[in-house]
Amino acid sequence: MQDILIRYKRMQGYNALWQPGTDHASIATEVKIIEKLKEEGIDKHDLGREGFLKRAWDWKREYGGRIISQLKKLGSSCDWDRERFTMDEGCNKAVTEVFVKMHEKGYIYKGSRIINWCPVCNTSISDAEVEYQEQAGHFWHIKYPLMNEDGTVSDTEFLTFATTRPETMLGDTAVAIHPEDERYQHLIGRKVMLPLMNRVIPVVTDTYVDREFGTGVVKITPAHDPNDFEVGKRHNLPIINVMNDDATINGNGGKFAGMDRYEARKAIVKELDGMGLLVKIEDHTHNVGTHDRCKTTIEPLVKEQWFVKMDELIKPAVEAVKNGEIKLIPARMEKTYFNWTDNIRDWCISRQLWWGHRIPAYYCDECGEVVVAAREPEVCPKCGCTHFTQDPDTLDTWFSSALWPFETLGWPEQTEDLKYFYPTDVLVTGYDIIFFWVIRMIFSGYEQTGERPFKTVLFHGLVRDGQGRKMSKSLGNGIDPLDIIDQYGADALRLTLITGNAPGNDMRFYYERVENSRNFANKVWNASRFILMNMENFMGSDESGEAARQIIEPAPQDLQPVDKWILSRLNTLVQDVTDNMDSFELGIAVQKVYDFIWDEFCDWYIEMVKPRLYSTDDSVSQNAALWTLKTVLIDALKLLHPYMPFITEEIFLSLQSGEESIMISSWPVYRKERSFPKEEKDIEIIKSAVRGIRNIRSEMNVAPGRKAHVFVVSGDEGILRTFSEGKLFFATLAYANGVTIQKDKTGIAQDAVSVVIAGATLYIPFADLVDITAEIQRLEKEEKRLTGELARVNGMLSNERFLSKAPEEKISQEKEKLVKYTQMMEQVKKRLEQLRA
RNA sequence: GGAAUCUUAGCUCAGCUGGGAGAGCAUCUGCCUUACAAGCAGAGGGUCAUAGGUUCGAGCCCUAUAGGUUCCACCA
Repeated sequence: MQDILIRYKRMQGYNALWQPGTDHASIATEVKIIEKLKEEGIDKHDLGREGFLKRAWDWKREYGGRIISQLKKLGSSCDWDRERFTMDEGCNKAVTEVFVKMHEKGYIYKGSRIINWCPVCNTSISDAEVEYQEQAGHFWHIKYPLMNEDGTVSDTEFLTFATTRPETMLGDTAVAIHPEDERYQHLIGRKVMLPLMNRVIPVVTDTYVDREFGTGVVKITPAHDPNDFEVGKRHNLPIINVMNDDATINGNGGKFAGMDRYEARKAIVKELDGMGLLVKIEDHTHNVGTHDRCKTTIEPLVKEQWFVKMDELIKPAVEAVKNGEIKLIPARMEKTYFNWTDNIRDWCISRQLWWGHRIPAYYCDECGEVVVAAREPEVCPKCGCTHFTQDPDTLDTWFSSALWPFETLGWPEQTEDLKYFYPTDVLVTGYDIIFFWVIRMIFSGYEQTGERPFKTVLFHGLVRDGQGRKMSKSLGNGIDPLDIIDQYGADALRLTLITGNAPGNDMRFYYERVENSRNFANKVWNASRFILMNMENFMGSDESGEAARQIIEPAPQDLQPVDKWILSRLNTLVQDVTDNMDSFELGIAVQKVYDFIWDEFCDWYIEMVKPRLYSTDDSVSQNAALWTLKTVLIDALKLLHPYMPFITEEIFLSLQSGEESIMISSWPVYRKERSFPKEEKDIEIIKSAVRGIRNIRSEMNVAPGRKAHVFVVSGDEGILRTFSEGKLFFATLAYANGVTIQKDKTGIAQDAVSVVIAGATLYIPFADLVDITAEIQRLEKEEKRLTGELARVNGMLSNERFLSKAPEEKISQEKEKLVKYTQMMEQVKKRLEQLRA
């Protein structure tokens, strides 16, 4: 057990370190590093790739070091494991191995695709990093002249279309229409002349064209638009790239070469206008893709990239969720999941960055042959030359992250950790990375290990600020958990984050809620202090420090009804909380524990037990009370431990010495012999009596210091017995200086205040305070309430369809209520008659 | 354009497979009662977005509408 605990703690450490350790090839990180270098006046190219990585690692290690020192403060034994977490060693080995293997199997290929290019950052960026902004722009309506049969350019026939990016016309290789568009049937098979470039390009038909939009004609630029690229592929159109990486026009742009994209736009429009080919200019607002970091307008470009072929790879991942081998919680996340897998596209994994795992592909310097291998090859298999250049690109950060479930356990080595922890039970993560990370871990797990990486994925929401905004660095509304921990404690933070929130829903962060959690921690602490103090008092100690008496499990008959009541309530709680946790209803589970500890245990049971501990000498009774206090507290702590690990461990260790840690103690289980339904019911009666008396005293403004005699009147033997058994604490809780329990009203002053509860009436003689009119009003209010309740219950019970269709249990419940309310109604009426007389 | 989700007390949110509306904070009243004033006791406050439907019974299931949030795709 100890061994597992140590390994578990180490895993926790890995988990926490994984972020700084393998945060590779993320643009955000690289940009951050570049900014840091800039502060020192260094450009990354000055350092070279190696120098750059060295500097980056120094910063990473510093950051990782800070996390480790915090983890150690919190009691973790983890350490920064260079072997496993650096790009150049363990992790890189696994990533390289996977890449080579998948390339051999044909899952990884190199191909051209339109990618989002940021001309300022000089790299491709992923779709996720493109931010669409609504911008005011223009629609330039342009016409291209058609070609005549004889190969001359028509001066009467034109095709008109609209574009928002006229400069891309330099790369046009076709004009497209919808195949069923009646307006253009006669143009099918003809050609048009591309002005400025004097290139003859075909008119193609493609259902991609929306007949309703604009003129129903689209110019096709495969090199600079993702949709056009697809159209181009279908029609085998040439791809003409007219732009350099810095978004200036290249040699394919004729005389516009060298111009910036926006300069070229102006020049082209002007020239077309001069040729009479510009029809009109319209204002047009449209969504423009921008780079979320630098806000530069994205330029879609065709580039050679590495891809992962997804159609086969995704199959086991889809199947696993469909057949329940992997469960997503909440279940609605499955819709999001399948929505993505059903529309899967090949995964572009190359990034033009330095901060990342370099792609293990080598190009022969002589013949250009590509060799994918774990190490640089010595001889080119094609031409025999010995000089190679490694692909300069790095892998998408999620390529290595996808291997996390097994790579962190030492895979591909068959380590002990791997055998023990893989597949793991539950992955807890935010729904925002379901595509990026969760799905990729699943298919990578199946592909590399043949097994699911985990059985259940529990999604939590995002923590937002008090105004519901996402926490972000630019807004400065983020919250440092370590600050909160300093202020309120880690337990309070944990409890806050897990309560008042359903799985997969976002939550707003309020300091008030953390305060409340902190207050609860205090409550637990103080209650435990009370119990420990009384245990020590009871046990006493002689000169040698040995306890004079032990607290032992009482004989069944020595347990008082209140003891049975709280034990029974705890028993129910254990069952409920376990059920809730089994179905991942963590918020509900901990709410029940919270309510039990604060309300039932502290506010009721401890108060009920105090008179026994303080004002009697009955050691049998005291032992029973202390044993119950201790037993209930220990189990309650165990139920609370997952949510508040530190305080529960601390208290657990001072409460008992039999077990070395609450973390490895046994989870409480429901025990039939601890179920006492009769006592539960009885104590509820006393509680309602106490509540009634407190209520009335408060309404009448009776000072707490002013005690009064309380008469309990009931014709029910059982109820009379219940009150006499609980007389001692009932008196204390009801501010009574004496309690008389009797069958009828004998000897009770006519002008006493009365409280009606189910099965009994309580009388408090407050001669000088009683206002008969007010008393009548109060009872009339109660009468009205009971009338309403009775009407509802009677309505249900006289409905034949209810009686025939509702479950038995529900019907008997309602019948019980009918009896109870009828009884109370009789008492209220009787009392009203007396007062009115 | 497609999809998900939300609308419950003044605020932030729970409410698990349909069976008499809850918590925290805030408000009001009274208490320094020997574990706890970061506390105790009590009170007020909700036609559960709107309109239909299914059901003996709807905050919960179905349909439509309005408004909010998020994700995906992005139309020349």
